[in-house]
Amino acid sequence: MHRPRKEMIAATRGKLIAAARHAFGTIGYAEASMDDFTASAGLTRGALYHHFGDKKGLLQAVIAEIDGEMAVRVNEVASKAPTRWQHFVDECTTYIEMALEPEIQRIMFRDGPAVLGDPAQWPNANACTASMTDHLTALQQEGVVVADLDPETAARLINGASSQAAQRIANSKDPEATSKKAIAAFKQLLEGLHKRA
Amino acid sequence: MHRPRKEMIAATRGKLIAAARHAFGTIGYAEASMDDFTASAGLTRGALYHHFGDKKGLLQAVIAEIDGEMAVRVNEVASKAPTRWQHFVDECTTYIEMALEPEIQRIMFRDGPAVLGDPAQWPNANACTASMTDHLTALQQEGVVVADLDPETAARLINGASSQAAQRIANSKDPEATSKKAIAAFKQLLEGLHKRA
DNA sequence: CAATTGGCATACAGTGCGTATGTGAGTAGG
DNA sequence: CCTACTCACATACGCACTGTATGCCAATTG
Repeated sequence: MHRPRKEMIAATRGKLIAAARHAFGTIGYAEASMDDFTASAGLTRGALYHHFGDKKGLLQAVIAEIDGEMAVRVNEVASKAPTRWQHFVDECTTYIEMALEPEIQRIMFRDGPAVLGDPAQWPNANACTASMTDHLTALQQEGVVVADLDPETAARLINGASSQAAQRIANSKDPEATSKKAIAAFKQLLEGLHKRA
Repeated sequence: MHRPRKEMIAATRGKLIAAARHAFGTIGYAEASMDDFTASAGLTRGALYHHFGDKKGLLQAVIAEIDGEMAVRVNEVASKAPTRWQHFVDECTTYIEMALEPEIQRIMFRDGPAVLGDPAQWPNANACTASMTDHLTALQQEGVVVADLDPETAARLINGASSQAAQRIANSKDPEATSKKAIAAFKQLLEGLHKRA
Protein backbone atom coordinates (compact mmCIF):
# COMPACT_ATOMS: atom_id res chain seq x y z
CA MET A 1 0.00 0.00 0.00
CA HIS A 2 1.56 3.24 -1.13
CA ARG A 3 -1.40 5.54 -0.79
CA PRO A 4 -0.47 7.43 2.38
CA ARG A 5 2.65 8.79 0.77
CA LYS A 6 0.81 10.05 -2.32
CA GLU A 7 -1.95 11.49 -0.24
CA MET A 8 0.43 13.42 1.97
CA ILE A 9 2.07 14.92 -1.08
CA ALA A 10 -1.24 15.96 -2.59
CA ALA A 11 -2.27 17.45 0.73
CA THR A 12 0.94 19.46 0.91
CA ARG A 13 0.48 20.80 -2.60
CA GLY A 14 -3.09 21.68 -1.80
CA LYS A 15 -2.13 23.54 1.35
CA LEU A 16 0.54 25.51 -0.45
CA ILE A 17 -1.80 26.45 -3.28
CA ALA A 18 -4.52 27.47 -0.87
CA ALA A 19 -2.20 29.60 1.24
CA ALA A 20 -0.63 31.24 -1.79
CA ARG A 21 -4.01 31.86 -3.36
CA HIS A 22 -5.16 33.67 -0.27
CA ALA A 23 -2.00 35.76 -0.02
CA PHE A 24 -1.89 36.61 -3.72
CA GLY A 25 -5.59 37.42 -3.74
CA THR A 26 -5.43 39.81 -0.81
CA ILE A 27 -2.06 41.56 -0.55
CA GLY A 28 -0.96 40.69 -4.09
CA TYR A 29 1.82 38.63 -5.64
CA ALA A 30 4.67 41.09 -5.17
CA GLU A 31 3.89 41.80 -1.52
CA ALA A 32 3.32 38.19 -0.57
CA SER A 33 6.33 36.84 1.31
CA MET A 34 7.02 33.19 0.64
CA ASP A 35 8.20 32.70 4.20
CA ASP A 36 4.97 34.14 5.52
CA PHE A 37 2.40 32.22 3.55
CA THR A 38 4.24 28.91 3.61
CA ALA A 39 4.41 29.29 7.39
CA SER A 40 0.69 29.98 7.48
CA ALA A 41 0.27 26.57 5.82
CA GLY A 42 2.50 24.99 8.44
CA LEU A 43 5.36 24.53 5.98
CA THR A 44 8.52 26.26 4.77
CA ARG A 45 9.85 27.48 1.48
CA GLY A 46 11.62 24.16 1.09
CA ALA A 47 8.34 22.47 0.25
CA LEU A 48 7.43 25.23 -2.15
CA TYR A 49 10.63 25.02 -4.15
CA HIS A 50 10.41 21.24 -4.20
CA HIS A 51 6.93 21.19 -5.70
CA PHE A 52 6.70 24.33 -7.80
CA GLY A 53 10.25 25.33 -8.66
CA ASP A 54 9.81 28.98 -7.79
CA LYS A 55 7.30 31.66 -6.90
CA LYS A 56 6.09 31.98 -10.49
CA GLY A 57 5.50 28.24 -10.66
CA LEU A 58 3.24 28.46 -7.66
CA LEU A 59 1.35 31.34 -9.22
CA GLN A 60 0.80 29.22 -12.32
CA ALA A 61 -0.64 26.44 -10.20
CA VAL A 62 -2.94 28.88 -8.41
CA ILE A 63 -4.11 30.30 -11.73
CA ALA A 64 -4.77 26.87 -13.17
CA GLU A 65 -6.94 26.06 -10.18
CA ILE A 66 -8.94 29.28 -10.39
CA ASP A 67 -9.39 28.96 -14.14
CA GLY A 68 -10.82 25.49 -13.69
CA GLU A 69 -13.30 26.73 -11.12
CA MET A 70 -14.34 29.63 -13.31
CA ALA A 71 -15.01 27.38 -16.26
CA VAL A 72 -17.23 25.17 -14.15
CA ARG A 73 -19.20 28.10 -12.81
CA VAL A 74 -19.69 29.65 -16.23
CA ASN A 75 -20.99 26.41 -17.68
CA GLU A 76 -23.34 25.84 -14.78
CA VAL A 77 -25.02 29.19 -15.13
CA ALA A 78 -25.08 29.54 -18.88
CA SER A 79 -26.32 26.06 -19.72
CA LYS A 80 -29.82 26.96 -18.56
CA ALA A 81 -30.48 29.61 -21.19
CA PRO A 82 -33.29 29.05 -23.75
CA THR A 83 -31.44 30.09 -26.90
CA ARG A 84 -27.82 29.74 -27.83
CA TRP A 85 -27.41 33.47 -28.19
CA GLN A 86 -28.82 33.96 -24.72
CA HIS A 87 -26.53 31.21 -23.52
CA PHE A 88 -23.63 33.15 -24.93
CA VAL A 89 -24.71 36.44 -23.38
CA ASP A 90 -25.24 34.77 -20.00
CA GLU A 91 -21.78 33.31 -20.25
CA CYS A 92 -20.35 36.80 -20.71
CA THR A 93 -22.28 38.40 -17.87
CA THR A 94 -21.37 35.54 -15.55
CA TYR A 95 -17.80 36.16 -16.49
CA ILE A 96 -18.19 39.79 -15.47
CA GLU A 97 -19.74 38.79 -12.17
CA MET A 98 -16.86 36.49 -11.39
CA ALA A 99 -14.39 39.18 -12.33
CA LEU A 100 -15.97 41.29 -9.62
CA GLU A 101 -14.49 39.09 -6.93
CA PRO A 102 -11.29 40.70 -5.62
CA GLU A 103 -9.32 37.47 -5.64
CA ILE A 104 -10.10 36.71 -9.26
CA GLN A 105 -9.56 40.29 -10.34
CA ARG A 106 -6.23 40.56 -8.64
CA ILE A 107 -4.79 37.18 -9.59
CA MET A 108 -6.29 36.57 -13.02
CA PHE A 109 -6.47 40.10 -14.41
CA ARG A 110 -3.70 42.05 -12.71
CA ASP A 111 -0.81 40.13 -11.20
CA GLY A 112 -1.13 37.12 -13.47
CA PRO A 113 -0.65 39.02 -16.72
CA ALA A 114 2.08 41.19 -15.20
CA VAL A 115 4.11 38.23 -13.95
CA LEU A 116 3.37 35.55 -16.54
CA GLY A 117 2.60 37.62 -19.62
CA ASP A 118 -0.30 37.48 -22.05
CA PRO A 119 -3.03 35.20 -20.66
CA ALA A 120 -3.71 33.92 -24.16
CA GLN A 121 -0.34 32.19 -23.96
CA TRP A 122 -0.95 30.50 -20.62
CA PRO A 123 -0.82 26.74 -21.04
CA ASN A 124 -3.33 25.66 -18.40
CA ALA A 125 -5.76 28.50 -18.06
CA ASN A 126 -7.90 29.03 -21.10
CA ALA A 127 -11.01 27.06 -20.31
CA CYS A 128 -13.28 30.12 -20.18
CA THR A 129 -12.18 31.64 -23.44
CA ALA A 130 -12.27 28.25 -25.12
CA SER A 131 -15.90 27.85 -24.17
CA MET A 132 -16.81 31.28 -25.46
CA THR A 133 -14.99 30.60 -28.69
CA ASP A 134 -16.99 27.41 -29.21
CA HIS A 135 -20.27 29.20 -28.75
CA LEU A 136 -19.33 31.95 -31.15
CA THR A 137 -18.39 29.39 -33.76
CA ALA A 138 -21.71 27.61 -33.36
CA LEU A 139 -23.65 30.87 -33.50
CA GLN A 140 -21.83 31.75 -36.66
CA GLN A 141 -22.79 28.46 -38.32
CA GLU A 142 -26.38 29.04 -37.31
CA GLY A 143 -26.29 32.44 -38.95
CA VAL A 144 -26.98 34.33 -35.75
CA VAL A 145 -23.61 36.01 -35.70
CA VAL A 146 -21.93 37.70 -38.63
CA ALA A 147 -19.82 35.30 -40.69
CA ASP A 148 -16.89 37.61 -41.17
CA LEU A 149 -15.45 37.22 -37.71
CA ASP A 150 -12.73 35.17 -36.10
CA PRO A 151 -14.34 33.55 -33.06
CA GLU A 152 -11.29 33.29 -30.85
CA THR A 153 -10.28 36.86 -31.54
CA ALA A 154 -13.76 38.05 -30.70
CA ALA A 155 -13.75 36.01 -27.51
CA ARG A 156 -10.54 37.66 -26.40
CA LEU A 157 -11.81 41.16 -27.10
CA ILE A 158 -14.97 40.43 -25.17
CA ASN A 159 -12.81 39.13 -22.39
CA GLY A 160 -10.95 42.41 -22.25
CA ALA A 161 -14.15 44.41 -22.18
CA SER A 162 -15.52 42.17 -19.44
CA SER A 163 -12.59 42.69 -17.17
CA GLN A 164 -12.85 46.45 -17.59
CA ALA A 165 -16.53 46.30 -16.84
CA ALA A 166 -15.83 44.34 -13.69
CA GLN A 167 -13.12 46.72 -12.54
CA ARG A 168 -15.40 49.65 -13.12
CA ILE A 169 -18.10 48.10 -11.01
CA ALA A 170 -15.72 46.96 -8.31
CA ASN A 171 -14.15 50.40 -7.85
CA SER A 172 -17.40 52.29 -8.00
CA LYS A 173 -18.95 54.25 -5.15
CA ASP A 174 -22.34 52.93 -6.15
CA PRO A 175 -21.74 49.40 -7.44
CA GLU A 176 -25.43 48.77 -7.97
CA ALA A 177 -25.88 51.63 -10.41
CA THR A 178 -22.53 51.15 -12.06
CA SER A 179 -23.26 47.49 -12.59
CA LYS A 180 -26.40 48.33 -14.53
CA LYS A 181 -24.61 50.82 -16.72
CA ALA A 182 -21.64 48.55 -17.34
CA ILE A 183 -23.70 45.51 -18.25
CA ALA A 184 -25.93 47.61 -20.48
CA ALA A 185 -22.94 49.02 -22.33
CA PHE A 186 -21.46 45.56 -22.58
CA LYS A 187 -24.60 44.05 -24.09
CA GLN A 188 -24.75 46.94 -26.50
CA LEU A 189 -21.31 46.08 -27.76
CA LEU A 190 -22.28 42.44 -28.13
CA GLU A 191 -25.17 43.52 -30.34
CA GLY A 192 -22.56 44.46 -32.90
CA LEU A 193 -21.91 40.79 -33.48
CA HIS A 194 -25.53 40.06 -34.27
CA LYS A 195 -26.30 39.63 -37.94
CA ARG A 196 -28.61 42.42 -39.14
CA ALA A 197 -31.84 41.73 -40.89
CA MET B 1 19.54 84.46 -13.10
CA HIS B 2 18.35 81.24 -11.58
CA ARG B 3 17.79 79.31 -14.77
CA PRO B 4 20.83 76.99 -14.69
CA ARG B 5 19.74 75.47 -11.42
CA LYS B 6 16.17 74.87 -12.56
CA GLU B 7 17.36 73.52 -15.82
CA MET B 8 19.72 71.07 -14.19
CA ILE B 9 16.92 69.79 -12.02
CA ALA B 10 14.59 69.36 -14.94
CA ALA B 11 17.35 67.62 -16.85
CA THR B 12 17.92 65.23 -13.96
CA ARG B 13 14.23 64.42 -13.72
CA GLY B 14 14.11 63.89 -17.44
CA LYS B 15 17.11 61.59 -17.42
CA LEU B 16 15.66 59.51 -14.62
CA ILE B 17 12.29 59.21 -16.32
CA ALA B 18 13.89 58.29 -19.63
CA ALA B 19 16.15 55.66 -18.08
CA ALA B 20 13.33 54.18 -16.03
CA ARG B 21 11.00 54.21 -19.01
CA HIS B 22 13.48 52.24 -21.02
CA ALA B 23 14.12 49.73 -18.24
CA PHE B 24 10.44 49.30 -17.37
CA GLY B 25 9.53 48.98 -21.01
CA THR B 26 12.06 46.30 -21.79
CA ILE B 27 12.78 44.08 -18.79
CA GLY B 28 9.72 45.19 -16.81
CA TYR B 29 9.09 47.02 -13.56
CA ALA B 30 9.81 44.18 -11.15
CA GLU B 31 13.07 43.18 -12.80
CA ALA B 32 14.36 46.71 -13.20
CA SER B 33 17.00 47.44 -10.58
CA MET B 34 17.03 51.03 -9.39
CA ASP B 35 20.79 50.93 -9.01
CA ASP B 36 21.18 49.80 -12.60
CA PHE B 37 18.98 52.24 -14.42
CA THR B 38 19.92 55.24 -12.32
CA ALA B 39 23.55 54.41 -13.06
CA SER B 40 22.75 54.21 -16.77
CA ALA B 41 21.53 57.80 -16.43
CA GLY B 42 24.76 58.78 -14.70
CA LEU B 43 23.04 59.15 -11.34
CA THR B 44 22.32 57.18 -8.18
CA ARG B 45 19.21 56.18 -6.29
CA GLY B 46 19.69 59.23 -4.14
CA ALA B 47 18.41 61.43 -6.94
CA LEU B 48 15.50 59.11 -7.54
CA TYR B 49 14.30 59.14 -3.96
CA HIS B 50 14.75 62.86 -3.77
CA HIS B 51 12.55 63.56 -6.78
CA PHE B 52 10.02 60.74 -6.83
CA GLY B 53 9.81 59.36 -3.32
CA ASP B 54 10.03 55.73 -4.31
CA LYS B 55 9.99 53.32 -7.20
CA LYS B 56 6.22 53.57 -7.60
CA GLY B 57 6.44 57.33 -7.75
CA LEU B 58 8.84 57.09 -10.63
CA LEU B 59 6.53 54.67 -12.41
CA GLN B 60 3.72 57.18 -12.01
CA ALA B 61 5.85 59.87 -13.61
CA VAL B 62 6.74 57.57 -16.50
CA ILE B 63 3.10 56.70 -17.01
CA ALA B 64 2.03 60.33 -16.98
CA GLU B 65 4.58 61.10 -19.68
CA ILE B 66 3.50 58.21 -21.90
CA ASP B 67 -0.17 59.01 -21.43
CA GLY B 68 0.44 62.55 -22.56
CA GLU B 69 2.24 61.40 -25.67
CA MET B 70 -0.49 58.92 -26.48
CA ALA B 71 -3.18 61.55 -26.22
CA VAL B 72 -1.30 63.81 -28.62
CA ARG B 73 -0.83 61.04 -31.14
CA VAL B 74 -4.44 59.96 -31.01
CA ASN B 75 -5.66 63.47 -31.59
CA GLU B 76 -3.27 64.06 -34.45
CA VAL B 77 -4.42 61.04 -36.38
CA ALA B 78 -8.10 61.10 -35.63
CA SER B 79 -8.71 64.79 -36.26
CA LYS B 80 -8.44 64.24 -40.02
CA ALA B 81 -11.48 62.02 -40.36
CA PRO B 82 -14.44 63.25 -42.45
CA THR B 83 -17.26 62.30 -40.08
CA ARG B 84 -17.35 62.24 -36.33
CA TRP B 85 -18.13 58.55 -36.25
CA GLN B 86 -15.12 57.90 -38.44
CA HIS B 87 -13.12 60.15 -36.19
CA PHE B 88 -14.15 58.01 -33.27
CA VAL B 89 -13.32 54.76 -35.02
CA ASP B 90 -9.93 56.09 -36.10
CA GLU B 91 -9.27 57.09 -32.54
CA CYS B 92 -9.88 53.51 -31.44
CA THR B 93 -7.75 51.89 -34.10
CA THR B 94 -4.94 54.33 -33.43
CA TYR B 95 -5.18 53.33 -29.84
CA ILE B 96 -4.77 49.70 -30.83
CA GLU B 97 -1.78 50.52 -32.96
CA MET B 98 -0.10 52.31 -30.10
CA ALA B 99 -0.87 49.43 -27.79
CA LEU B 100 1.13 47.28 -30.16
CA GLU B 101 4.34 48.93 -29.07
CA PRO B 102 6.06 46.76 -26.47
CA GLU B 103 6.91 49.67 -24.21
CA ILE B 104 3.34 50.92 -24.06
CA GLN B 105 1.92 47.46 -23.68
CA ARG B 106 4.22 46.55 -20.87
CA ILE B 107 4.08 49.77 -18.90
CA MET B 108 0.52 50.97 -19.50
CA PHE B 109 -1.35 47.67 -19.74
CA ARG B 110 0.61 45.20 -17.65
CA ASP B 111 2.94 46.52 -15.00
CA GLY B 112 1.10 49.78 -14.47
CA PRO B 113 -2.20 48.22 -13.45
CA ALA B 114 -0.44 45.54 -11.39
CA VAL B 115 1.59 48.04 -9.40
CA LEU B 116 -0.71 51.06 -9.25
CA GLY B 117 -4.12 49.46 -9.53
CA ASP B 118 -7.08 50.26 -11.76
CA PRO B 119 -5.99 52.73 -14.48
CA ALA B 120 -9.34 54.46 -14.21
CA GLN B 121 -8.21 55.69 -10.81
CA TRP B 122 -4.87 57.07 -11.97
CA PRO B 123 -4.74 60.80 -11.35
CA ASN B 124 -2.56 61.91 -14.27
CA ALA B 125 -3.17 59.39 -17.00
CA ASN B 126 -6.63 59.51 -18.45
CA ALA B 127 -6.25 61.77 -21.42
CA CYS B 128 -6.99 59.07 -23.97
CA THR B 129 -10.12 57.77 -22.34
CA ALA B 130 -11.31 61.29 -21.69
CA SER B 131 -11.09 62.09 -25.36
CA MET B 132 -13.01 58.98 -26.35
CA THR B 133 -15.65 59.76 -23.78
CA ASP B 134 -16.14 63.21 -25.24
CA HIS B 135 -16.62 61.86 -28.73
CA LEU B 136 -19.11 59.29 -27.59
CA THR B 137 -21.10 61.96 -25.81
CA ALA B 138 -21.18 64.13 -28.92
CA LEU B 139 -22.15 61.19 -31.14
CA GLN B 140 -24.94 60.42 -28.77
CA GLN B 141 -26.31 63.95 -28.98
CA GLU B 142 -26.16 63.77 -32.74
CA GLY B 143 -28.19 60.58 -32.66
CA VAL B 144 -25.48 58.46 -34.25
CA VAL B 145 -24.96 56.36 -31.16
CA VAL B 146 -27.68 54.80 -29.07
CA ALA B 147 -28.92 57.08 -26.31
CA ASP B 148 -29.10 54.48 -23.61
CA LEU B 149 -25.38 54.29 -22.94
CA ASP B 150 -22.97 55.74 -20.44
CA PRO B 151 -20.14 57.24 -22.51
CA GLU B 152 -17.34 56.85 -20.01
CA THR B 153 -18.27 53.26 -19.27
CA ALA B 154 -18.36 52.46 -22.96
CA ALA B 155 -14.99 54.13 -23.44
CA ARG B 156 -13.46 51.93 -20.76
CA LEU B 157 -14.88 48.75 -22.22
CA ILE B 158 -13.56 49.68 -25.62
CA ASN B 159 -10.26 50.37 -24.01
CA GLY B 160 -10.16 46.87 -22.60
CA ALA B 161 -11.04 45.34 -25.92
CA SER B 162 -8.37 47.44 -27.62
CA SER B 163 -5.63 46.28 -25.35
CA GLN B 164 -6.62 42.65 -25.90
CA ALA B 165 -6.63 43.22 -29.63
CA ALA B 166 -3.17 44.70 -29.44
CA GLN B 167 -1.80 41.86 -27.35
CA ARG B 168 -3.23 39.36 -29.74
CA ILE B 169 -1.55 41.02 -32.66
CA ALA B 170 1.72 41.52 -30.84
CA ASN B 171 2.01 37.88 -29.80
CA SER B 172 0.94 36.48 -33.11
CA LYS B 173 3.11 34.44 -35.47
CA ASP B 174 1.62 36.33 -38.39
CA PRO B 175 0.98 39.86 -37.16
CA GLU B 176 -0.22 41.04 -40.53
CA ALA B 177 -3.06 38.55 -40.73
CA THR B 178 -3.90 38.74 -37.05
CA SER B 179 -4.07 42.50 -37.25
CA LYS B 180 -6.72 42.32 -39.93
CA LYS B 181 -8.80 39.85 -37.97
CA ALA B 182 -8.47 41.75 -34.72
CA ILE B 183 -9.37 45.12 -36.18
CA ALA B 184 -12.29 43.60 -38.07
CA ALA B 185 -13.64 42.01 -34.91
CA PHE B 186 -13.11 45.23 -33.05
CA LYS B 187 -15.02 47.32 -35.58
CA GLN B 188 -17.77 44.75 -35.50
CA LEU B 189 -18.16 45.28 -31.78
CA LEU B 190 -18.24 49.03 -32.26
CA GLU B 191 -21.13 48.59 -34.69
CA GLY B 192 -23.18 47.57 -31.68
CA LEU B 193 -23.13 51.18 -30.52
CA HIS B 194 -24.57 52.47 -33.78
CA LYS B 195 -28.18 53.40 -33.64
CA ARG B 196 -30.21 51.13 -35.92
CA ALA B 197 -32.51 52.45 -38.60
C1' DC C 1 31.24 87.26 1.10
C1' DA C 2 28.95 84.56 4.53
C1' DA C 3 25.00 81.78 5.41
C1' DT C 4 21.73 78.67 3.95
C1' DT C 5 19.14 75.87 1.04
C1' DG C 6 18.63 71.74 -1.37
C1' DG C 7 20.13 68.48 -5.08
C1' DC C 8 22.35 64.44 -5.08
C1' DA C 9 25.75 60.77 -3.33
C1' DT C 10 27.21 57.53 0.16
C1' DA C 11 26.58 54.30 3.92
C1' DC C 12 23.72 51.26 6.36
C1' DA C 13 19.97 48.14 7.72
C1' DG C 14 16.17 45.15 6.76
C1' DT C 15 13.97 41.79 3.95
C1' DG C 16 13.11 38.50 0.53
C1' DC C 17 14.45 35.20 -3.11
C1' DG C 18 16.98 31.24 -4.67
C1' DT C 19 20.32 27.43 -3.83
C1' DA C 20 23.00 24.05 -1.58
C1' DT C 21 22.88 20.90 1.90
C1' DG C 22 21.00 18.10 5.60
C1' DT C 23 17.59 14.79 7.79
C1' DG C 24 14.19 11.63 8.69
C1' DA C 25 10.31 8.93 7.11
C1' DG C 26 8.72 5.85 3.75
C1' DT C 27 9.96 2.11 0.24
C1' DA C 28 12.19 -1.74 -2.12
C1' DG C 29 15.44 -5.84 -2.38
C1' DG C 30 17.54 -9.91 -0.02
C1' DC D 1 13.21 -8.33 9.07
C1' DC D 2 16.94 -5.71 8.12
C1' DT D 3 19.56 -2.71 5.10
C1' DA D 4 20.13 0.52 1.44
C1' DC D 5 18.01 3.90 -1.15
C1' DT D 6 14.62 7.55 -2.46
C1' DC D 7 12.45 11.62 -1.81
C1' DA D 8 9.60 15.10 0.69
C1' DC D 9 10.66 18.78 3.22
C1' DA D 10 13.54 21.73 6.51
C1' DT D 11 17.63 24.40 7.52
C1' DA D 12 21.46 27.44 6.46
C1' DC D 13 23.70 30.58 3.58
C1' DG D 14 24.72 34.14 0.07
C1' DC D 15 23.19 37.67 -2.80
C1' DA D 16 20.46 41.41 -4.55
C1' DC D 17 17.31 44.92 -3.90
C1' DT D 18 14.57 48.56 -1.58
C1' DG D 19 14.26 52.31 1.58
C1' DT D 20 16.31 55.56 5.07
C1' DA D 21 19.57 58.30 7.41
C1' DT D 22 23.38 61.02 6.82
C1' DG D 23 26.94 63.79 4.53
C1' DC D 24 28.85 66.89 1.02
C1' DC D 25 29.16 70.42 -2.27
C1' DA D 26 27.37 73.79 -5.48
C1' DA D 27 24.14 77.33 -6.25
C1' DT D 28 21.36 81.01 -4.47
C1' DT D 29 20.37 85.00 -1.44
C1' DG D 30 21.03 88.88 1.50
